[in-house]
Amino acid sequence: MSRKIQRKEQILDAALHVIVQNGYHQSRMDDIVLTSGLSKGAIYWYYKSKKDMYLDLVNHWVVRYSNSLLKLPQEDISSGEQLKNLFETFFKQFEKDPIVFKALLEFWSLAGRDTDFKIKLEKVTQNFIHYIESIIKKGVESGEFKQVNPNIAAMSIMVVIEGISWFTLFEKNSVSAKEYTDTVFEFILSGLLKRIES
Amino acid sequence: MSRKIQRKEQILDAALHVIVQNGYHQSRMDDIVLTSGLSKGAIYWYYKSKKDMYLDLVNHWVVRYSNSLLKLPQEDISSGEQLKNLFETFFKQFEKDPIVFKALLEFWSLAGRDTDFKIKLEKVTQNFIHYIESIIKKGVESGEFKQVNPNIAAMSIMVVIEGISWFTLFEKNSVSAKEYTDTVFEFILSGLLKRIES
DNA sequence: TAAACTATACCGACTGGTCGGTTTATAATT
DNA sequence: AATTATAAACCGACCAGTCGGTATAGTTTA
Repeated sequence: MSRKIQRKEQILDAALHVIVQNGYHQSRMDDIVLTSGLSKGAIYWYYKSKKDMYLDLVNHWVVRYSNSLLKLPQEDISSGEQLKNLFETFFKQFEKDPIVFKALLEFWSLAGRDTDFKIKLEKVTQNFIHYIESIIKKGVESGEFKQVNPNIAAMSIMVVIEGISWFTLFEKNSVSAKEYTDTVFEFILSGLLKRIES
Repeated sequence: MSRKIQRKEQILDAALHVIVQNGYHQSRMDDIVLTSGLSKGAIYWYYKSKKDMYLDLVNHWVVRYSNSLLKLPQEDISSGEQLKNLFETFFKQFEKDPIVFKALLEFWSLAGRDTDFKIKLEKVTQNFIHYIESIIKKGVESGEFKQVNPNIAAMSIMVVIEGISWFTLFEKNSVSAKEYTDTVFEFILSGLLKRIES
């Protein structure tokens, strides 16, 4: 890993923690300086502005998610199983790094008001939906799933998965993200699978 | 309506529009001044701080929602129908005032970092979940629904309904909030209803 | 020796909240 | 009915502090 990439990683790691703690506008560049252990000069050496830095933070995680999704098995298993894997991948990510979901919530909120963030997130969304869509299409073609509209179903599933983000806020004694993920997955599966006639 | 209530309404109406456009921290009290047509002094006469004002904005909408939910018919119709009504109520609210959902997204994002907003929203959430829970419990008792855990199911449904918020961001040509609402409702219903044996 | 930094000082645009003062509605007094 | 008194409602210039970004001068690293 080149020094440049390593440094950027160092900065973005700090940025992730800072934005989760303070939100985008409330996060000061001086916080990044403190958290990253670098100097202000160094940060402005790599990024021309605060916004530039945070936009790259979105990129950074998109690449990671894309990679982990591409690693999932696509053949040999049923579409239902593939969907299950998808849900589990995100739940595991949540368990390992809930902080990323918290940041996502902030970015979505930002996207409503800032075109640059909106465009960045739209790109992510599109890729993600296409991925889910391909699973559903296969399921429909193979006769495993009902004749649903793949695009609408994919979008709905995406929104439901994004819903995991809420669980960064709820208290411990409440419903867990695991229970949520399992429950909504079962709902979705029962809605997609053809009813087995007895 | 007393002058006091009327004035507060005037201020909160401005606050809603301003927070949706700029977000909490980026909204300036001077924006509220401009939008409401009142003076800064007047606003600080009714609210002791910016935060105090926005916390009351949450309250304001909670009361409205609670009232519209209480108006829904509770007897004579099946639990499935009641659930359908719930989804439709929120979808209609979205159509009429998508702005409120946009604000909600901002408040959730805030709640992750600000205890006061978190507490306010937790209260809303709890009330809402209890409401859904009561519908599900009835459905389970009457034998209409499967033996699901009402609390977990209710929480899941709530998160799915909150998901409507995302559609304040997506472009027109994409999937609509209506398609989303219908789709996820069908998923949920098929997951809740006992399978009819033929 | 050029690139990649650190440390420090600084600029200027911006904003929450304050405060002295004015207007308005209502009540009390004559 | 006219005058006076009082408190609530309201105005907006202003202050104190904040923060993104710049500048500069010196130091380390490859």
